[in-house]
Amino acid sequence: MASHPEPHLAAPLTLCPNAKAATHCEQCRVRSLSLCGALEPDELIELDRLSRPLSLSARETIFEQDELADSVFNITAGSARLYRLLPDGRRQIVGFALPGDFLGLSLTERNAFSADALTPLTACQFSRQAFSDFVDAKPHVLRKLHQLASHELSMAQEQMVILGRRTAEEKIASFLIGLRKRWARLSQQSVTIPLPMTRQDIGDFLGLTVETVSRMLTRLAREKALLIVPDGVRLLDVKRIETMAES
Amino acid sequence: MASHPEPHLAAPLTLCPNAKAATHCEQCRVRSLSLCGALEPDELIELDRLSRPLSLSARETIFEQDELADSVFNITAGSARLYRLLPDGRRQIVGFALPGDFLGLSLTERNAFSADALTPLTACQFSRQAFSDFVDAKPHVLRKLHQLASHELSMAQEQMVILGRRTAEEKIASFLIGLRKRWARLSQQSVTIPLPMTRQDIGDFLGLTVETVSRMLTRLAREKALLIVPDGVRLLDVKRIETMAES
DNA sequence: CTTTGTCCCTGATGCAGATCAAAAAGCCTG
DNA sequence: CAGGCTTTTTGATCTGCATCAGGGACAAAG
Repeated sequence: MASHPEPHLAAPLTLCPNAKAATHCEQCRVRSLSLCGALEPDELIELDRLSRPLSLSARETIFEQDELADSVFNITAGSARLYRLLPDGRRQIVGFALPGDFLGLSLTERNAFSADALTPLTACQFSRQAFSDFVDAKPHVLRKLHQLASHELSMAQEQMVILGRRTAEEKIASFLIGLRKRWARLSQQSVTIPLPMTRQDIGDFLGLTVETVSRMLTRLAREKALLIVPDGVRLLDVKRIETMAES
Repeated sequence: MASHPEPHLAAPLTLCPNAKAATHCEQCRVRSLSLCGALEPDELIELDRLSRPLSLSARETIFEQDELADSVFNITAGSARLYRLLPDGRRQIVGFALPGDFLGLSLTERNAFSADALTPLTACQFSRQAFSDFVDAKPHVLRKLHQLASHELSMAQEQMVILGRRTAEEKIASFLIGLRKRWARLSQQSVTIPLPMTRQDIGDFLGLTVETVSRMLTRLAREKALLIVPDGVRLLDVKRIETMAES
């Protein structure tokens, strides 16, 4: 799990705040999928000047819950887990962030959750204040930000349905189908779903234990609905898994 | 449960879009708590002109999931439940709306959930298009809208923790403490918590069955942590319930 | 007054998924 | 490539909450 070469973004990747050219963002592979896709060329240059490149190895923390949120991030490569911890150690993962995802949508004073890297990760980091000023001066960017937040909100509501009213099997199926869709936006193929997170992480996302996650996956594999491969799964019977996911 | 006279807002209530005066909103009791609190006087008048008064009895539906979202709403009195239905009838309530709450934060094409009135309810209704145009022309209003959406998002994430990682007892306790806090914003007192929703609704919000909700409430009552009163509960031992809620 | 319907409560029983335990499979690092 | 990690898998057992069943309270309708 330590090295995770992002199988879906295999081509050499020129990152957003990559010093060489004056026009870094132009070559950013996730630009069109992220907030930056809403920017005019001159705004892109302006925002680029505010950004600091961030590069983390797997397991490093991006920020922690309840800390002062002095930065916001746009992930350019790699993935992360976002979670809240209860005092007694129970953990709820509230989401996984993939390339193109924006962390800090809410522009609030403090972080609502912790975030750490699941794989080596690169991101464009901005000072919250500078970013906030930038956005405030550009209503259409604020609008895009709000759209992204709205999308997050409906994902969260969908996750509430999954957590509250679905069985273990349905949870696993929805998780796989949902993740497949997100990976599909980022790459072409979508039969093999990279799983940069551990079984424990999946359990903490779905309100299950590691053991249940493992059992469900091996059962689906035994039933030839999928194939477990290193760092992911390959869906063999998408229809069946989709049916499970939709109840 | 049929008639529910809003015990916390007992004084005669002049509603936002109430024909008498030219200045309806000025007397709106939830104005300062809602989106309208962010408006300048002239904007308030402008928005008021876009609004249509809406008045529903308990059980009437406000809108339904997947329908075209042609309206947005600002609730001025009464409460509502927001929920998603699975094809087989299982239901997840994603939230309860109280006076001052705004429905339609996401400005998306279609409703992500259904909403219906738990009690007689009044609201200011706006055409989504007109409202959207109004907001687009006023960055600071858009910013407020985004703030509200961010707040919704963190509530949803908190609910994910509750659904995924807490026991039945903790769920009930967090629910009561959370609702208490919300009622407290709207009124002064906060020992008696109105529960305009049924036990079934609470169960569908917390991922429990009616029976479990009932059992937990009666157990807390038996243990003198609270008192079950008509259409609500009175907290006798707030500390204890808060401790349960925080795990 | 009885009837009907909804909601709430309570008890008995069952089961999906948790917990406990341990082996197997990968991995890094020296 | 051995040894010590962590992660995953598998099996046995337990349990918290669901399910099933039924009774009582209350309001609205006849």
